[in-house]
Parts: sequence; structure tokens; C-alpha cells
Amino acid sequence: MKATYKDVKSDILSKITKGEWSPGSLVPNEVELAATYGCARATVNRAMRELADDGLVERRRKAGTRVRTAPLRTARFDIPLVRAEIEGKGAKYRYSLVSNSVETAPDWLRARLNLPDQSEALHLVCMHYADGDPYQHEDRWINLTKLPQARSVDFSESGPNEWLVSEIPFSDVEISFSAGLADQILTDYLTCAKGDPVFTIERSTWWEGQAVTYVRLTYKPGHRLTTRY
Amino acid sequence: MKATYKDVKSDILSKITKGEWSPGSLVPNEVELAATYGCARATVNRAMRELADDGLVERRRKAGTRVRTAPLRTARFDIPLVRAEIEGKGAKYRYSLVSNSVETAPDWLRARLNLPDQSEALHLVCMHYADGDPYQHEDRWINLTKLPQARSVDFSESGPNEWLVSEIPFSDVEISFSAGLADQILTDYLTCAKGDPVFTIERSTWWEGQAVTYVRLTYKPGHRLTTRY
DNA sequence: GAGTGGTCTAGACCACGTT
DNA sequence: ACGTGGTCTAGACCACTCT
Repeated sequence: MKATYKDVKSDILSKITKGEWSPGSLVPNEVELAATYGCARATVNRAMRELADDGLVERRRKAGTRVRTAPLRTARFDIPLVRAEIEGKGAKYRYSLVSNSVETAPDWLRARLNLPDQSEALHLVCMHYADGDPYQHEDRWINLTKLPQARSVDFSESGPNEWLVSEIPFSDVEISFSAGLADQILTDYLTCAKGDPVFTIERSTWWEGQAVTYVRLTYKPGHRLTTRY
Repeated sequence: MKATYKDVKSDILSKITKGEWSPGSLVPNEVELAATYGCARATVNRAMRELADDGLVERRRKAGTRVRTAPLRTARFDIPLVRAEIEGKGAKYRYSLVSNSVETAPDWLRARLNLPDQSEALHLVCMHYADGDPYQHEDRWINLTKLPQARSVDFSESGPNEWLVSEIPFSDVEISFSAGLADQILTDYLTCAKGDPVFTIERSTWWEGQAVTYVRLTYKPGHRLTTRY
């Protein structure tokens, strides 16, 4: 008969969704709840903490716990490696390196990644195919000051992303989604028409305070990024 | 000198990011860690559990805890009410109702929301402005079978979203991002050119297994959705 | 000042999955 | 079978923050 934290969590969740505890209302405190459910306060605490993490309730010391008026609507997207993304759809993945060159970082890149003057960067352009059809165009810059070993890596067989995840255990990331237009170059790679709307992901990655890489991923027209919560 | 779960978490985090514990390697078990940090096992457990939630380590009973080879790259986006989104940028929010009508749900909507034949839906078109400039176009359908009370709500002063969040405490949501082109109608509302790329969010919401609403939010050209993690 | 959540402890038992 | 994480307990003290 002892309630687990999952029991408590789901029971309280249903009280909220069914309107028994209306938005903005005060929830009984942990000691009372522990008594009603016949469990330890720590158990209630865990349930409530998770509900707070999920954005359903708001907790403040002394003030107590309230049902959120507007539940936090946070969407979580998994950003898998392209390979996993494609193979996950049951399609055959193919990678191709378009170009690979060491360049002085252009101004816009230096500004974005906060790089010093005259920084060298490795500029890679790659294509990812699903069942032979163009799927994603990758335009990547790697900061050679931070990752000099990238200079001698062979990217002809597998993409820079796969190398990077094995090289950098964890990092700060800024990711941004937007809509763009296919220009002349993209139309060739993605086999679409000029002016087609394309979904674009830009990602900048830092490690120990220094920029590691910036990448712009452009998907073929019609791509959707979908999630549930 | 007793370590808190945050101490443990951040220390382990740094061990991972600094490469001391390399990707794929096995982490000491909870009892050993509790001994090294001089704290209770529950404290270590909480730290490790959060690291697992954050996608940095992978835990399996008996097999132990391993540093993830490819850290889960999940991005979390807050999807606030447009009002909050705009006011959060320090801009003045203005709402305007464009049209409001009861219609028989078109086929594409019935398919998407799994509605029966001849369902009635409330069709709302609204605009959201930031400092007087068009910010977001909202094209919304509300299932009147599930929410008949929507029929008599006045949406002329505040948007349907604000009414919905107060009416529905929690629900299942499918959200999807894509890139589209501004058509003739959108150009008028968003004051942009025909063929401009526009960022689009589509969201379908269910409550207790039944469809509640479908909305397509179209942002003015140039809009970005950005987050860090 | 006092009430609430936040956290820690030491110990216990359970559940799962590898062996 | 056994080792690991998963969870619960009963009690304690602390840290906010509202009044």
C-alpha cells in the first residue's frame, strides 16, 4: 500500500489535468502529502521536484507549491548524428566530402566565434544522402587554434561530426533554427529549385571557453523537425 | 568537508569534460564514489541520476555507469506564449483578431487531428505585433466537439492561446518546425515579399485522447529560434 | 520568527541484467 | 548467483522568504 514516488507523481498529475487542483491553487505541503499517501516526505519531495522540473508546478520555500497557471511549454529535440537520423528512418546513409581547405577565418566567423585576428580555420563542406537522395548539406568550420589535430584528419570517409564527438566529450552549444532560401550552390547539392525554402540549423560549439566549431546544416526542402511532449 | 550532490555532480562533470574519464569508460560504482567524496550513497545517486538525465552518462544495473560516447545532443526550447516572448524582448505586445468563424473541419484537419466526419471547428486567424511591427501570424483551429465552450468566448481582446492554457491544464503535444514560403495572404499580414522564407511552427494538442486544437504559427522573415545547452 | 521546501544520512530492501 | 543501480525510510538540519 506504500506509494512510490511514481505513484505520487502520477496521482498528483491526474489531479492537475483533471482540474481537481486548478491552475494557481496551492498544493498541500510535503508533510501533509506524505501523510495522505502514507510514505516518507522524501518520496513526496522527489515526485514534486520532478513535477516542478516538468514545469507543472512551481515551488517556493515558505510560499509552498502552486499549480502553474501556464504550464511551461518546453520542447525537447534530440539532435542526433545525421547518420543515426537517416539510419533511424530505415534509409541507407551515404557521406561525401565536397571540399576541405585551410583558410583564414572570415570576419563573420571570427565575430560569431570570438576568434582573434588571422585565425586559421578548417573549412569543410559535406553532403549526407539518404537512400541516394540528398538529405543534408553541411558547411563546417573548425577552429584550428583549438583543435590543431583536425588538420591531419582524413574526412573523406566519415563526417567531421563523428570525429568531433569522439574528440570532445562535452561542450557548450548554441543552436539556432531558421528558414532560408536555397541559393545557386545549394540547389546543385540538394537538387532543388532556386528560391525553395530550406530549413537550417546553425550550431556553435565551445569547449573550455574557446570556440571549437561552427556548422550550418541545411536540409532538403520539405524537411520537418518534429517532437512530442 | 561533506560534499553536496552538486559538488559531486560538477566534479564528475569536469572529470568528463577534461577527458580524465574518457568516453565509453566505466565509472566507479556508487559505493566507491560515496567513499571518495565522503558522502552518503544517496547523494552520489542523485548526482549521477542528473548526469544521466542530462545525457552525459549511461547507467545500467549490474553493468554500471559509463561515460556516453556521443553525448546526447538534446536541445530544449521554451515555447512561451507569444505575449511573453515579445514582452521578454522588451517590446510592446499588441494582439489583433483577424477572423473568427465556425466551419466544418476540412479534410486535412480531420486527418491530422483524427476527427470524425462533419466535425465542427472554430477557425481563428490572429496577428501578434511587437512594437507595432508584425511578429507572428496565427492560424488556429479548435475542435468544438471537445471544447464547445470555445464557441462563446470573445477572442477579440486576447488570443486563443491565453484562453486555452487557462482552460487546459496539461495535454499531449506534437510540435514541428519547418521552413515555408510566404504566400500572398501572409505577405499582407507580415508585410514581407511573396516568396520570402518564413519559419513555421505547427502544433497539435490532445487532451484525454481527443484533439483539442491545431495551430500554425508563422513568424516574420528572419526569425530565429535559439537556445543553449 | 516561523513555515516551507532543499538536502543529507545511514541503513535497508528491491529490481534488473550480466554472468 | 551476484553486483549494480533504483528506491524508500525516519529523522535531521539548513536555507530561503514571507509576514
